[in-house]
Amino acid sequence: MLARQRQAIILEEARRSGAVRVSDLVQRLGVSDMTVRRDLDVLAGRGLVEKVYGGATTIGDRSTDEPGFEAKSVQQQDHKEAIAARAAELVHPGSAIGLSAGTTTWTFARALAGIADLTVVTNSVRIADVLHESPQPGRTVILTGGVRTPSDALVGPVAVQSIRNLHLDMVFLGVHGMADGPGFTTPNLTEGETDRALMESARKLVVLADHTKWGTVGISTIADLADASVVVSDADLPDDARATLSEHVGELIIADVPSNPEAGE
Amino acid sequence: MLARQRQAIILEEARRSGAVRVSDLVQRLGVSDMTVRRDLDVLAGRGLVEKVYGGATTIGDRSTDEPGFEAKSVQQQDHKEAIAARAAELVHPGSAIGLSAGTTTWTFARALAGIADLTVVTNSVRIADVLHESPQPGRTVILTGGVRTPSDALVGPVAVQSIRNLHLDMVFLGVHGMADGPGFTTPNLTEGETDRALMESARKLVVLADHTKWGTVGISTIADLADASVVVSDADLPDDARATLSEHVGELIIADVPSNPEAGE
DNA sequence: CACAAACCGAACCTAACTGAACAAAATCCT
DNA sequence: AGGATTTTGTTCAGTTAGGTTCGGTTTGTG
Repeated sequence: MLARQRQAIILEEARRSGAVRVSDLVQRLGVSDMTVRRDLDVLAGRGLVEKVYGGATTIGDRSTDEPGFEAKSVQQQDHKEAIAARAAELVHPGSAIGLSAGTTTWTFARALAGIADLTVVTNSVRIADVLHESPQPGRTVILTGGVRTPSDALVGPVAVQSIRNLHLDMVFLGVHGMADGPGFTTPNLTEGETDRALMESARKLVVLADHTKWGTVGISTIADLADASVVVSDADLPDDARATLSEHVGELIIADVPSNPEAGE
Repeated sequence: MLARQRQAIILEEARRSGAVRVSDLVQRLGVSDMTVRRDLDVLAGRGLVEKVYGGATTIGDRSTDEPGFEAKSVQQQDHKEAIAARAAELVHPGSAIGLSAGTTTWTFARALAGIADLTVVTNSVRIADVLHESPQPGRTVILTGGVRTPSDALVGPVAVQSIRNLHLDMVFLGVHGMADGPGFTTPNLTEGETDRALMESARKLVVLADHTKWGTVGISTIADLADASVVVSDADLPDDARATLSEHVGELIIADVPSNPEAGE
């Protein structure tokens, strides 16, 4: 087996379940632990996974990095999946929705598998790929045009223009930061512009943001807190954030991680 | 056994299982390891496989299987490469060009590697990927929006609209058929519509079509023969086709397959 | 708190892989 | 036929992947 193939398997496994263990991979691949670690080093060097004690996880956002909690990223993925599942309940069959680029919306896209007659507009090639993976009857996937950023978002005039001519029922936005005052923000100016266009073309704005996003501020404001009809977050969202959000946004939904609800802190 | 045959076998094997290793091929083909490596060099130079330590893998780790997107044979590939190289000479640095979806234009995109300050518009995600692979200073790649067809073309109103607002110096069209009367055609209606929009937004139309396309007629006409400023084809194009084309199109360019195809840049 | 188990990286070593250069064989061309 | 060209095989020195050992760290458990 070529090193490349092994790394591809590891990456696939990591993407599928959010995390991999060195010991499991040693079993599964029939190589030594050091080889597995070296493979993880390669993948980590390319920014595809993040090494943690005992294995590696898919890359999450490290904007608010609290030291001392190793398994945080694993939970993060749990949270994202919980948020995605909860948000998917808001989607009605037959509606037209928009998805911004990002890891949270990417997870959300996978949660849409069971919903029929959906028209989905997205500016992320990867999200379009996910939606194509499990074809549904009556599903249409529209990719906006534009120039592709390193973070896999299509942006620029072409993207904005193609979005402006569409009218959606709901748009699901993954954001990099949310805070009282700046509102929902992203660190990338052009991506912010595209997200703004996406938001403006929808009647209803749903923001997907796990608790780590609270307090973070990116340079570009996408929308005010008051613009969001719904914000879906997870149970680790602190009380002050809940209070502020409840006050400003239409509805605040807290998604519980199903399996072990108490495991948090 | 001819080198060509060997390479075809290697390519087939690689496509079948995703990867090949040098040591296996030495066994299977009964040649030395160096010969296998040289074959892999050739295939890698054409972008058909990627050399890795111990062997080679098929290109592209994310979307390996795309229906309708397979290079027919190694020979056909020679012609396509000759056409692509010849057509690339028509491209001036600093210009804005368009590329339709298809295997011929995909090969053409690879031939653009050395040209600086290019703005490229395409409705094929795979072509956009190719252009991103070898980043050039001053290069911009714009993806049109739209719905993705099985043959990897973005089509539909969104695609057409985003194209209409752009103005290009030249557009390079890969077609499925060309014939006197029907002109340049494609078997897919919506793809034809998109190609038509692409053509209309450019001042100059260049059609890339190997000799097998002559006499084939698809349901949807993209353009008349007279609309083409240039047609680039290969040396196997029959005489009657050459006569007819020369009569109608602005210029007919015949790309010769170099006698030593491997050495080529 | 102490201990055991798992985990980690560094260092080392072997086997496999690699490209370059050269030699031999096959093929082509006049 | 005979020289030129291309293709393939062989040798060789340098590189890389992968296994093992070892000392140190982290984590979990009594």
